[in-house]
Amino acid sequence: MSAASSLPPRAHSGNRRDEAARLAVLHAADDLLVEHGFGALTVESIARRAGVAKQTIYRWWSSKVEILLDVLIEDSDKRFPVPTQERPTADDIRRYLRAFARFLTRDPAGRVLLALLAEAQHHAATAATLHERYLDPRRAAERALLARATAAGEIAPDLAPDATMDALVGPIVYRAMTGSTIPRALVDTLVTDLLKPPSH
Amino acid sequence: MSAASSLPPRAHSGNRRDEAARLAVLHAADDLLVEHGFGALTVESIARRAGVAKQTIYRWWSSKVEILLDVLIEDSDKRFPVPTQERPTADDIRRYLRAFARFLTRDPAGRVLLALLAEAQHHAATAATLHERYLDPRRAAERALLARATAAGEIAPDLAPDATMDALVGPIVYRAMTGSTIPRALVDTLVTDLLKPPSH
Amino acid sequence: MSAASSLPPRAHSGNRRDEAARLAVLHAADDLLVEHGFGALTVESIARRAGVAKQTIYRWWSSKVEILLDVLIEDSDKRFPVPTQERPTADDIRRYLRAFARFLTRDPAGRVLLALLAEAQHHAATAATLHERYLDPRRAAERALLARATAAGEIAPDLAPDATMDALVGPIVYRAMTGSTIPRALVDTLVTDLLKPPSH
Amino acid sequence: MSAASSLPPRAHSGNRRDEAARLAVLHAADDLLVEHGFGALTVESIARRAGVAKQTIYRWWSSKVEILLDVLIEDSDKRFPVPTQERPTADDIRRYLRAFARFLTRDPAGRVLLALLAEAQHHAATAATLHERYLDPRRAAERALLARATAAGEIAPDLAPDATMDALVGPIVYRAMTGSTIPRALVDTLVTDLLKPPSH
DNA sequence: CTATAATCGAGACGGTACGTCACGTCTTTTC
DNA sequence: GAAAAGACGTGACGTACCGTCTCGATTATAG
Repeated sequence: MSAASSLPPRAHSGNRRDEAARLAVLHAADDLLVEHGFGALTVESIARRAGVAKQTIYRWWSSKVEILLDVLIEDSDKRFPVPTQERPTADDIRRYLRAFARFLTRDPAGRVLLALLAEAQHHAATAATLHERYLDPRRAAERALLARATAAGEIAPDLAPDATMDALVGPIVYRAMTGSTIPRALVDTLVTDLLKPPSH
Repeated sequence: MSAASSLPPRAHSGNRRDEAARLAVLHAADDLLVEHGFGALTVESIARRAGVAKQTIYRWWSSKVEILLDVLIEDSDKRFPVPTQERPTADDIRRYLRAFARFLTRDPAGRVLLALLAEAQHHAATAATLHERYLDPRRAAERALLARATAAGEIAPDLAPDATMDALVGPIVYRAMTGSTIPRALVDTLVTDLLKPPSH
Repeated sequence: MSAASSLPPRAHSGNRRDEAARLAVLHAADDLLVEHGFGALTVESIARRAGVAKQTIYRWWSSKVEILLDVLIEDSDKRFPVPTQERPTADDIRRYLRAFARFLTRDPAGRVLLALLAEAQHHAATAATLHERYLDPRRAAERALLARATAAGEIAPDLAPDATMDALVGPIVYRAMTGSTIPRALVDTLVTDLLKPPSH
Repeated sequence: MSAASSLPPRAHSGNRRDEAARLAVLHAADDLLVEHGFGALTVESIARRAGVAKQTIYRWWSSKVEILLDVLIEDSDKRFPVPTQERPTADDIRRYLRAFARFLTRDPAGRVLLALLAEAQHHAATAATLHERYLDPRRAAERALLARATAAGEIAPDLAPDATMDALVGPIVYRAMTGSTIPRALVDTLVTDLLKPPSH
């Protein structure tokens, strides 16, 4: 996500979509976000940096938010996939949350998620797309994770699945948003207190 | 925070700062944020709505973020002040968190906080001011609240004070940001599980 | 120079400079100057009148002075070209000066020259461009005219060519600037007295 | 007209008009015109430079043009008064024109006249005041001068008095406006050719 | 010997225009 | 057809002055 943008002019690809242009745009968007922040991320600056015409961007993406969503989706499944074990334990969930915390605070793509969550506060349309393409699918997988762990008797949360996930994820996101680190103890305590291994 | 902006031309106040203009700007900013969202909130639109010259805004505020901070600070102490009892109980803290949840999801000024938290993701300078003028002072009061409750033997949190507060506040903010409601059970469970009345 | 500005939205011309926009700007500038004077001639008003974006003006002209210079240059060669006869007579020169007087006092484009001469008193940069693009080229042609007439034995001015031209042109410009008419007798007397047909 | 503006704050003068403030304004206007040109001459810059409140300027002058007119009138009678001899000769007139030429090209106050003539092209109101307070009174005196010289048999101009004066003055003004010097020969030739000593 | 009244400096105010930036749309030309 | 190039109308940015308007301090004259 950061190879120096190809400056020698790429050859046109004729009448099919140009994969090189697509990647150049995604990389440029990510790089600019990390280097100069969302405020400096304009369609014109992406086009400039990617060596691509503005029209090429508008042909394939309806806004810079869609570009960032593409970046986010491509990256976040690699960095912290939702666990898929048949019988997940509280420990698996703890590891997942730690990966999420690491992603948010250390990975450039984590900045993308924070930027999109932020932008969703500013524009209803962004909120809608972010839910549809990212938050809702992930949440569905997370709910399934909790369901399998509960069914397996590994955890016994008091709250409904969504509320449980928000109680776990919320503090991580909030600390990332306010510029704090996320100490191990925080994740550990949340998992211990909220997922409550069943007393047998 | 929404009375129709005074349309009969205000009389100039001469040499001193014009309090009517100051209020008109704060109200206009708040109204526009609620009505059309942060994306449509421009200095020009605030000036138009407030019946005020752009220069008057720039004379007193360095950006629209500072205007919103003024709105937020003036309002949020009224709506959910940090409790000041000598010996606060877990119940007092629960009530405080519920007031916060109500503020975020129902009060126009709550939108202001979400918008500023969001904007802080986009601009480092916004993050700095938001911390300095709002988050840090409130957090200091909240830390003191936890310290008094702990000293009084009413609660016994496992985590450090800041982490405890983030664990309580994070889920509320996150649900507000993702457009969810905040059920009573969520706040109750967080308080019960994280503040742990001491076993005697 | 005054056809009502095309109000139905012009079609963009894409990649190349839009000639219709160029003409709309020149006409708008000229019309506004004549109708409301130089004081009311702002880039914004030109843009409004021409139905053109401000940026389009700034893309092609560095100031409203350059716009007026374009208007002046395009027009003044049509209205009173410097005579090009091989052997010009004093009468040819008199006719030329009368055309100039008519241009200054009756032609809208004449207002443009007066405005630019005026603006040149206010800004050194304007003075430089006005000389370079208008006054100097015209003066060169006028010097050549005098030279040919002198060589042909038609006139015998006492003064150097530049001073002669200024002595002829100065009174015309000055009367135009002070709002006076320019009587035939004035031009006739200047030509007679200053160009002195040679005694044979 | 250029003594360094009094920087130590002047004492108020109480009830009466403050002569020191009046002079500070006139000097500041003249200095700024000479140093930075008419374009940089704003009421605010004059007030700043003169150490005077804007309101003080607006109390006594209706515009910066009126300020400059005050400067011009105070100065130009000193530098090149219209000759008042009973029987003026062509030589007296030549000396007067040379003083005028020197005033325009060398004297700071000469810049003021050129600036006002220029501004008169931009605003009709300026043209009116300039005529009324400066050009017309001077021209009346000049007409009288020509009349006395003609009556005395010293000159015999072909043209009407106004046209004669414009024929003499026009070239001088025009050369000053176009940044040229005014050679002695030009003035001499104009006087000789246009005032025509009567043949006896 | 006080009031009173006009002047002064300061500067806030509602405006208009400045020149710049990015938006999203459009067209032309090249591959 | 897709792509690079870039002109176009739109509209917000933050700044400079405009001319008007209080203010509080200052000071000569009138009661």
